[in-house]
Amino acid sequence: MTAADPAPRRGRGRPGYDQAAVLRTAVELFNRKGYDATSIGDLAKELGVTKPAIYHHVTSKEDLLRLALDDALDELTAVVGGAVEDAGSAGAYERLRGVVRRSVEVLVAHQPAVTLLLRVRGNTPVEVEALERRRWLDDRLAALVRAAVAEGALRNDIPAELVSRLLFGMVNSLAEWYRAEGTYDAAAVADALTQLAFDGLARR
Amino acid sequence: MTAADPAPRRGRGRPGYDQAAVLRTAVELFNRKGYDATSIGDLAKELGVTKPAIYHHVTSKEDLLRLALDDALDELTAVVGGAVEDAGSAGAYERLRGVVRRSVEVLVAHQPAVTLLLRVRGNTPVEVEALERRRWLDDRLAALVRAAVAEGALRNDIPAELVSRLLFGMVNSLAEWYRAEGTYDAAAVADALTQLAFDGLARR
DNA sequence: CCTACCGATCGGTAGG
DNA sequence: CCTACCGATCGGTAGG
Repeated sequence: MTAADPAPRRGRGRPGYDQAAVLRTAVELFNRKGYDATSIGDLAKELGVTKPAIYHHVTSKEDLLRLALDDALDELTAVVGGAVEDAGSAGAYERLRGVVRRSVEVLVAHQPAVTLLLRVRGNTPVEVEALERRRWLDDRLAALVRAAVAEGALRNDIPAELVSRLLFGMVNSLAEWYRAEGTYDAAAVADALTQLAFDGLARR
Repeated sequence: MTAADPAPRRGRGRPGYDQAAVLRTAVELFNRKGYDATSIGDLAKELGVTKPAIYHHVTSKEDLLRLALDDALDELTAVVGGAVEDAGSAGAYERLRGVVRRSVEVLVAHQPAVTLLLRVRGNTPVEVEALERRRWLDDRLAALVRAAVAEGALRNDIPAELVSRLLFGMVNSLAEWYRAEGTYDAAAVADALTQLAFDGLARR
């Protein structure tokens, strides 16, 4: 895997990357080697610049992490928050199906950032804040599952919290193998996962 | 979280840990902070000994990782290999259900080691070898899903490889939240997950 | 954006 | 001589 090409040269000066390009390459490296195992020197080499040049675009290594985590969290918050706000417009079951489908689409469209988010350990304040936002999302999803059970649309022989964890565990597992350049597009994966989760694996 | 107590003192000398106790504490730290972010000094502090004392029990930090990964891989290989060898004794569908259930049980019983395994990035030869063994397991599981589809027991409207990834993605997601001291025991989680996966989430 | 560095900490090992 | 360590420091490398 090589770095993205630099932005077009604007007449003179060095090749030149913008912050978005540095961030993209950084997230790719963080996911491939792990955040801690990726040095700023690794990132500089991948981009073909020197180590100090990185600090022209970002103030710290953790800044790169924060930018990526905020990207993933903002997208996921929009999906989950939207389903909560529409509480009156549809049943909980339909809203849950919608959240699952749109979560898959977000995960596919922002796979590198979401993958990074799912690996956060809470070692720094930036990571702790990301974990708190994730926790908020998990709580809203669990509430939506409970509502769908309460309206009689979901099986009630398994605790709703367990259902929620397993369901979104399956969604999140996409981060470990889904690649945009692969066999399946977002819609195909979203369809398959939704059908599998709600209707089950066994032939009927 | 504090370290396990040392082994009982045998009359004289220092507190004394054996390799298994050091390994247990190391894996717990690796999972809490990440492998790279955990120093031998952190491990020593957690155990209440000095850093050089760690090297009385293991030859290197990577040795600790290898011991833990081998533990998880040996257990999972036994489960998956067993289902392959019993190919004549039961249908693929029943063998698949058995593998799912026993995988959950292994994951619950060896949660720290399996969690570590699922986070391996391939940064070192030890990690690459672990990824190769994981790949072998994934291939066997995918073959078992294909066999179950072929015998007509599983739905055939979703590609078998996708079914396999989503199914074991759900199993593996347990590593992220299941804790032995929590609400659910292994059998309850194995039951819930197996029913959810095969029969689906929707009420019928 | 580069060359030239810093304070600190890393995994691992010395003699006792 | 053993097991189980300690205090100090090694050569290198991290982020900045």
